Amino acid sequence: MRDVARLAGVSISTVSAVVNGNVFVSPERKASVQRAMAALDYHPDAIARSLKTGKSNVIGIIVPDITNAFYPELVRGAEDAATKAGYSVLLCDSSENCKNEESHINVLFSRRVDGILIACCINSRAHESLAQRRFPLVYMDRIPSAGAGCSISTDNVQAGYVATKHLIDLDHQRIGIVAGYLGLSPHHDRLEGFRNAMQEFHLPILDEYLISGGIQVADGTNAGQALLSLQVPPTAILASNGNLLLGVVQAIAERRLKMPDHLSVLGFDDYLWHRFFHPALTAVAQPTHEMGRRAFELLKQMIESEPGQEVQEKHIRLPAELRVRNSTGPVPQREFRRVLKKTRQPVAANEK
Amino acid sequence: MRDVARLAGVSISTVSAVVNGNVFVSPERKASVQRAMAALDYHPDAIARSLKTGKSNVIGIIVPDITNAFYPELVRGAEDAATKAGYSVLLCDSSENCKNEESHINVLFSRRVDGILIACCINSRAHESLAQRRFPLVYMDRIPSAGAGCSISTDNVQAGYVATKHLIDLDHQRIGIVAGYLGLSPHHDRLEGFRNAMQEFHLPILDEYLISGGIQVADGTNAGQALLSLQVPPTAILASNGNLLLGVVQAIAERRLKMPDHLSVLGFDDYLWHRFFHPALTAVAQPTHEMGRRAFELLKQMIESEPGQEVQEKHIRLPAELRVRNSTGPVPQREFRRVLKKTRQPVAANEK
DNA sequence: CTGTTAGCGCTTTCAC
DNA sequence: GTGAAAGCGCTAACAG
Repeated sequence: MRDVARLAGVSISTVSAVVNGNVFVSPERKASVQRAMAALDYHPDAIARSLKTGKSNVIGIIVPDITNAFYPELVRGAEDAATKAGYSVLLCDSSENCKNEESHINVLFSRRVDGILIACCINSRAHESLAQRRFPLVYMDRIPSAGAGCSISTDNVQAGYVATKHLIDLDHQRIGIVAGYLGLSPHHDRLEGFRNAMQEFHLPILDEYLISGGIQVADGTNAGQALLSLQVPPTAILASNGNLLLGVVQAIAERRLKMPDHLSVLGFDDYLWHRFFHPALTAVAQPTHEMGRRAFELLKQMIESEPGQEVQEKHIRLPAELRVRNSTGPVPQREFRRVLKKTRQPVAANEK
Repeated sequence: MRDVARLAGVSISTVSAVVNGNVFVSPERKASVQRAMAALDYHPDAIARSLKTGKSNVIGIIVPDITNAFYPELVRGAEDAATKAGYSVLLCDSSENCKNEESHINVLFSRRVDGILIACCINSRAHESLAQRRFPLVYMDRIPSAGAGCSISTDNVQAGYVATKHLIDLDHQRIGIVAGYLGLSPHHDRLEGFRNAMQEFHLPILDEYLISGGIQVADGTNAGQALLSLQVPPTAILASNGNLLLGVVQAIAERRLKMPDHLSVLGFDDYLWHRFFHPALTAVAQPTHEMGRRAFELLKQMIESEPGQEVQEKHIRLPAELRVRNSTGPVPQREFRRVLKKTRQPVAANEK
């Protein structure tokens, strides 16, 4: 910068003025400065600027696992918005591990990020170190119950309701749910939506139809197998995320059962490949990209708010969208049911 | 830091010494400094440090589209390694657009990243601004032909060979390939591997069996439809990436054809869901996570090499791994072929 | 071993 | 409108 100033025959502050463009500089000087910058291949040093201004224009994003297809979409939404607003993104992956999450938070702190977007990991203690300090922070997707502060997620209660309602509309009554890990708000909320719908239509929620615990494919397979082994198996299964859905589909395939003839299946999260399965999988789609975008926008507000008028606690809930495809259908007729149960049954006269 | 020093009753440089741990400090002083740091909730300012040392300990990663399942894995590998080595990652998404890529490079430059890992976009001009400056840079996956400098990718020629060989071993002779965009090194190389294998076994490479152009799902569907509409369609199809594979599978489903009975299909890139398709999809897996990790390690070497002994140009090629599942099988027998062609044929006596 | 000091490259008053 | 100068928080000589 000094060199640029010297080459252009002006002072350092003039160079600064043309770089930032906030102070008026006479056109001819401006031009000569720009020529000098080009000649020297000058790139303003954002680090020095940050040191001076106390603002880095960098935000941190922490996700539990970027290889889980939900997060790339979310990150993309946030990153697009951030880039547009002149912010850069430090990406951190916590591997679903609190210790990592905590150390990432400390690193982000040290790097003086202006704010943090976080999809926290199970048992996260992020709020302890962050929310308490009134540090700009937005929770995405997974909202810790303890944590104060701003958050954004799909309205998972509604999502759970919509999914269940779809099945109920198809006349299903025995609906199983592979509910995931209930310590995580999305799964907890989806189950609540499921309960709401079932109760609204006076359908019983059987203990053995509700399986919770893990959130991986294998957990879905196990849960699916358990559900299908029941004396009276459900006629429809709801899977609380994309991996569990894959697992359930696997369990069904292992038994050579067909969707939706033998039973209906649907899941939360709609990924590209869902529509290429056979049958194409019905799913509840989240507005993931939008969630990322709005998460950033909320964070930006918090960052740029004047000390006096902070954004008050804000919890955005976005609507989910049911995408009906071919893995859900009417309740299986008698003959299919028999196949499903793998038990002989007396032929009932007037089965609905 | 000044406050910490004051509280601990030592000088600033002593605080710096205990923070960095490179100079010996007497235990009691060290303890009192640490107490003061804790009391003041002191986090060393990485920005100021960077300004002083001229090293940011941040790298940039640029990918064309983080929502393409290949990249999260790659980024994860790099990020894991970077975190372990004390580096942070600025993630940039170019949206497969050169203008974005260029502006990201400029931002990363301004932020004084120590190096850049890039999976460049189509028609990238990244090398113009970067490689020429001898700036630490590693190309990942997509290697520009013009670009000098270090690179890492799967050995895609070998990958193409292995995939084709698998089909040839199954006695396929009429093999179609949905080759993707040949301006991108992975696709170009896979096609080369395909050619090598075909030539080695004296199999003809028919123009109408080779379809190139796009790399999206729709391109795969179109290509698949074209291939299946041929008078004499191929008995096996190779898809050059995960999206094209999805598209091909779709085209096959539209015709109510079954894999591998009617024709065999396999693709490059092996994603989680491939094994949950029916039949489970044969695929050539890339060591994506490892690629990311080693890309970072290579970059780190470049960053930390002494001005005298720079790392010379290095091109790492990692082996791909064929994962045989159920979408590939023997050449269809006569009756299937007839279904495939949708044309009547005289019954040949001794068809193999 | 510890303290003093001079900047890293920039922004930002404040005189001119 | 433009330049001089102070200082953001830290590190690394260097002197003690």
